Amino acid sequence: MTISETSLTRIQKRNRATILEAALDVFSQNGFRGATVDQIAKASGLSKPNLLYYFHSKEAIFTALLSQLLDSWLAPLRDLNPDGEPLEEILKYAHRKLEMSREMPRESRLFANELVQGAPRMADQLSTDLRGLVDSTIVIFETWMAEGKLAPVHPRHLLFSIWSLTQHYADFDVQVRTLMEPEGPMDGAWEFLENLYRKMLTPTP
Amino acid sequence: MTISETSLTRIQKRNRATILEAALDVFSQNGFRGATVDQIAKASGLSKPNLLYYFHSKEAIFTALLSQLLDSWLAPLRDLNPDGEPLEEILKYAHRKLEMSREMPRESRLFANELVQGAPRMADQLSTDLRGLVDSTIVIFETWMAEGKLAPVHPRHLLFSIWSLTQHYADFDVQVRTLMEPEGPMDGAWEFLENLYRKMLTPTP
DNA sequence: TAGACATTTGACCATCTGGTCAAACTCACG
DNA sequence: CGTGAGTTTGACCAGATGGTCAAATGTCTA
Repeated sequence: MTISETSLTRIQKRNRATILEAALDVFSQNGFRGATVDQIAKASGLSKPNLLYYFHSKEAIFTALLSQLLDSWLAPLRDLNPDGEPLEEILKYAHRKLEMSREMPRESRLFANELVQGAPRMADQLSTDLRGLVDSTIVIFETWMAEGKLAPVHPRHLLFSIWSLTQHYADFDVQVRTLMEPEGPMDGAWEFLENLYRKMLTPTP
Repeated sequence: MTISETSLTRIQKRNRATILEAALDVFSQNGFRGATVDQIAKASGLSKPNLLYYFHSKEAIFTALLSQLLDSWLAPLRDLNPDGEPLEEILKYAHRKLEMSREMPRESRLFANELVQGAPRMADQLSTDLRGLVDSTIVIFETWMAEGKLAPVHPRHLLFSIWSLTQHYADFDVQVRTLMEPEGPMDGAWEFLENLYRKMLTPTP
């Protein structure tokens, strides 16, 4: 039976949440194809058939997870305040993204895994939800630059730079960790980024 | 039979090269676990048993590929000239890395795939080869900064920034492409990066 | 508390996948 | 041109994996 989104029982809510939590662990570590239903079942403490009672397929778990996380993953970008102080707004955004790499590395790796492989299960969300959000962000950036409150740079590459410079610490954690030792992987990262964006974006009068 | 590295026959050379070329295609697109020996066999035009005559296992293909590519992948970093003009040397390195994202996206994605999943088959190369090379690069950076020829920034994060800002275009190509349209994915990327590094690294007297 | 409905599970299945093997075939060379 | 080494392949295997199903167990409410 298909479980409708509305009116879930107590048990359904609990188990679906448990499953998605376990699935985040497993998928983010192994990618879609690398993850097995058995792994997720074991990690969630349910039997495999029981797991498949809540989600009809491995793919259904994955897409449910993606769409549940994409929102919160993009939230910081939505929170950008067009009326705030431009440079501070961008620094705040970058800072929050860096914190997310520290505190939500599984989410970051989940998306990274999917994107590196061509996002076969995300393509439409990219070109609709994400594209729309990015387009409105670009407008804000361009306005700030036109008003002379931000040094003019290519706004889309600016956004990419924030993503790559912050998510790098979650996605390539092993590498960063190996190369930063004996320092912690993110020691000095924020200072580096703040300096970078201040120097690049402070308008020159 | 184990095929010794030295004294390969004509056919062995040809077929091993063909296999590795096909394997690069397949592994970079699907990751280690996502790739199948059959896919590689088909892509290389050989039968599966024949393929396994040249490499004993899927893992052997993968590690052969990795170690063959790691050298050329890191070459630009080795080419950094300690006696060159610091800022120009760094710009040259970043430029070359950006070009590599354009021209060798498969290699970039191959490493990205492996790293995102914790580099289970690369861990030692990271902590030996890469770590060593990075350490000597850091010394160069620190010297330049100590001499006042480069603005002082955390040298390891500087290196990470070059990697992430350039490889991003290869690794997350789908996303970049989707969000850059109708512009080409890398239009303006170099101008953006050059400006970024000039502003961040030009010493302030 | 009985019945209806939701949840859970052991057993099972088809397919995929990495890998093996003996036999067949090709090739270089004396 | 014969021979031995190198190369190729069809057939096959064992284990992993996604998914199914009927039956058993739990939970809720009339």
